[in-house]
Amino acid sequence: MAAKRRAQMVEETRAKLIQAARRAFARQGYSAASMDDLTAAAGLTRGALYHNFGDKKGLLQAVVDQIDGEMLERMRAAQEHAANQWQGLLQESVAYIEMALEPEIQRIMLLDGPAVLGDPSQWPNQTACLRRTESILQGLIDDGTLKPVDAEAAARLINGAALNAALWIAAADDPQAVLKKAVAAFLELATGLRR
Amino acid sequence: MAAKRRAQMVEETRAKLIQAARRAFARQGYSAASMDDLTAAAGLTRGALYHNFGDKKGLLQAVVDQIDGEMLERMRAAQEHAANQWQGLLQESVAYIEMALEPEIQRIMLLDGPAVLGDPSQWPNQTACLRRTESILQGLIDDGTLKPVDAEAAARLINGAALNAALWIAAADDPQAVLKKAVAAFLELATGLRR
DNA sequence: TTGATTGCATACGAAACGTATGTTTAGAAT
DNA sequence: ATTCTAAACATACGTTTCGTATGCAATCAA
Repeated sequence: MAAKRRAQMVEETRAKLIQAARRAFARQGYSAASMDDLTAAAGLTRGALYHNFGDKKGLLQAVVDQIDGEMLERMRAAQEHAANQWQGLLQESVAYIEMALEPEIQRIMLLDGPAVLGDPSQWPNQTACLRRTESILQGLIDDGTLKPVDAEAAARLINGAALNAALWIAAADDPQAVLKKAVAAFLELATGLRR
Repeated sequence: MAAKRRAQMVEETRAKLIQAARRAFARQGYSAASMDDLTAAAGLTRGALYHNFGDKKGLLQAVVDQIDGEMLERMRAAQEHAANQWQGLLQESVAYIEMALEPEIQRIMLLDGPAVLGDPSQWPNQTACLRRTESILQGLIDDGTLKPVDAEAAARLINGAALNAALWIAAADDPQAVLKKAVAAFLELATGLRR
């Protein structure tokens, strides 16, 4: 077995802990997840945890950052092949709604995350995600496609609507049927921004 | 001292506990609030708490129900003197945004509540509040003011947008200025539902 | 080679929740 | 009027969990 570099081993440890935390937080929720169980599942102990992440909140923050990055990437992919900017924006929003259907994202990003870490719009990546939406909106405002509203305000409203739609869908008996209704209503609502 | 009826005394202790819990949950957050301190502040002990509410979650549920009722009442009041149904709906939504500026409502209803009790749309009163919005929307759809979208979907989107706007405003440096921008954008967005 | 620092495990103390067990008091039944 | 039952609340205890302090091994510097 080749001797691994030190920094590489640290990264492995961090990755294993984050991985275990994702599962534990998603399945049991943040507060019910035990650090002992969680680290044991990763083949480590709480010592590794406190050494690498400081405390339980720090671990959640790391998990949130990782998922946030994945979500941002998926939104970019969803918008990639859109016919125009406006369509791209809508497709991103729909992708956001669909992602929020996944229990892991629901629980960690939409429920426990805000409660433990505070306002999501202060998170580093979340702002990146939001700034993307905002800059697209600003472009559409500048070229006259949209009404001259405040771009950040519009971005937050759209995100909020999508987020709530996702929560609704996830709790529904028939998620697929509800998804269709939600997306339809969302697309209509969004036209309110058009000139 | 007149001997109080039994049921009346029980109501008093429940009210005292809920009152103390509102303050503790709002100031320290749900998980950081100690049941010992909380009950002591109410002049009681944990015995009264577990007898009346079962567990910590039960107490939060009672607090949430109380605040929910107050919010519903305030929304009704905001809509009371509107010129028409559409204006009433908008005024209700603006009132919602403004209420969510209060730290108590933010912390308990928007952050800890969903994280601990699950999807807010399943709460008894929250559905009442939502059903109100929904029924107003349905009326406006039926009389041709609005596009024929799904009323529940639209209600949830509008609520979600308002909620996120509120979170944004509350975290802003200049809440009043941001409030104006948010309300302006919200009113524009809402026109997307009009025929 | 030796000393120092990093990475992680183990041991410990404090706090909090829920339960189990009293104790008092209001009403019912006789 | 007396006795009995059960509700309303207090107190004591056990379990769990978090965070810290300490210890040990491996790696890198000198």
